[in-house]
Amino acid sequence: MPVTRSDELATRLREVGLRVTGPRLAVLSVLAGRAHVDVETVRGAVHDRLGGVSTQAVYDVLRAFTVAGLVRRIEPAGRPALFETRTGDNHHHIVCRTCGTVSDIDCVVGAAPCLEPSSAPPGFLVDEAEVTFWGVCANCQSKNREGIDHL
Amino acid sequence: MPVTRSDELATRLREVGLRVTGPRLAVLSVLAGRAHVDVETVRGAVHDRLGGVSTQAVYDVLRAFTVAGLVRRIEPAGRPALFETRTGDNHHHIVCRTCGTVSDIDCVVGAAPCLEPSSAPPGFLVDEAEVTFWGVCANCQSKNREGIDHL
DNA sequence: CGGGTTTTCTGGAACGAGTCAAGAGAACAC
DNA sequence: GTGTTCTCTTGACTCGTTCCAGAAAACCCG
Repeated sequence: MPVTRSDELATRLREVGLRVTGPRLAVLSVLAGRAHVDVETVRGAVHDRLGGVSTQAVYDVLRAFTVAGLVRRIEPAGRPALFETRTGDNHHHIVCRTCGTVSDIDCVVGAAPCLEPSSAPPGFLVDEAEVTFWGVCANCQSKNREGIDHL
Repeated sequence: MPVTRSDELATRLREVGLRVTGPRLAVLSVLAGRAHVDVETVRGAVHDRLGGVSTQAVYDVLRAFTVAGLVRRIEPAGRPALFETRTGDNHHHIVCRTCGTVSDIDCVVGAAPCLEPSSAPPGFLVDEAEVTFWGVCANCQSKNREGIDHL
């Protein structure tokens, strides 16, 4: 059962001027249920729910959502893109170097761009400060300690 | 003529325990001459200098350099990876959304990770705070104004 | 300085993520 | 309903990057 009712999702779509279709409702519902999802996971979940979708449709839907501001696309270096429904608050992310898990970090400062560059090139118009924290999560740290003698 | 003398570059390689080879010297010299370089540019420049290199060699060399801490790899979302020789000072980057040009921004705070997450998951060991500023550079702003009636 | 070991480089195939293109098929406006 | 416009399907394709096997070069040691 979707976390959010389907007519509510449909309304959200119409509000931003997007047509309501099966794949779109399904994608939105999947995204509403989890914090950070990659394309393949979306495709899988939507496929199960609808009994088939093309990869292309998933990419198209996600792009439309991103342009409409319904979802935010994040792309940690070297990893496939992730999508999240938490938008507009310019929060940040913390990524585990080992397992790739991404968590949200509330913005230290208030509104976007939330940080000012100390010495931007003249005339540069900054609209966003993206902060990514990198490290190793508790889970991977303990796994690493266990597995150290297998190497 | 390279910005840095070739025996000096060779010394730098040996210092970090890397063998000295033609491709490595050439790559290091190319990187030393510019702030942010993508793989294709490196390959082109090295090819001209040496009369031929495989793409693979360039990737291998850059990976070895990155692991050794000789260069830093940055990967702005949706763009091919860039390499820079300025390492160890945890400075940040500002990227133009239109032309993709990357410039350095001095770190606001002192040492890495230079920013502390306000609410990291318990046990998470943060080692780096990566900050990327996004916007439009002066150049692209004026080009956009000129070209607006062609659209 | 020559021989053996280790590492690096070459060439070519392969991969994953993402995009492009043309047409069939739905959603909406009237 | 009907026509227009947008969306989805299928399938080929690009791009950045990696994997593989073998040839070649750099280093270490006697």
